[in-house]
Amino acid sequence: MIFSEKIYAALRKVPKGRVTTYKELAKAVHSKAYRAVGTAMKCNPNAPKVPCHRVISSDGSIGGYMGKMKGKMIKTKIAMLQKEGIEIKNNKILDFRKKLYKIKK
DNA sequence: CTCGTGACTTACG
DNA sequence: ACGTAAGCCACGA
Repeated sequence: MIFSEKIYAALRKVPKGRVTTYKELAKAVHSKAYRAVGTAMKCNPNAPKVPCHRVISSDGSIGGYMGKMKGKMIKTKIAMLQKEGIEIKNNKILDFRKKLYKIKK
């Protein structure tokens, strides 16, 4: 199982209406590969399986989505999160701390 | 193996 | 708040 696979597995455990951060995912695999997490996400071979839109930055900002075409897709990401019950304002998660799902420690 | 790249984080000015 | 720098790790060429 490669690093990316672990990330997907951990992310899959995130329940609906919750979000997680790159850092938490990195912790889930006992690594500090914050960047590698993002690298794995953009690859995202398991689109619907892995809710990559539930992954946000450590400060509660949306972060990015699908690397390149940034801008439009970000909007989509926000829309999906809002559908899940997450409230977003100015590309930031409201009550981010409360909705954050801590994978484990 | 070495290099370049990146959806990152933390720290500093 | 914003820009920059350094640290960090996985992956493809």
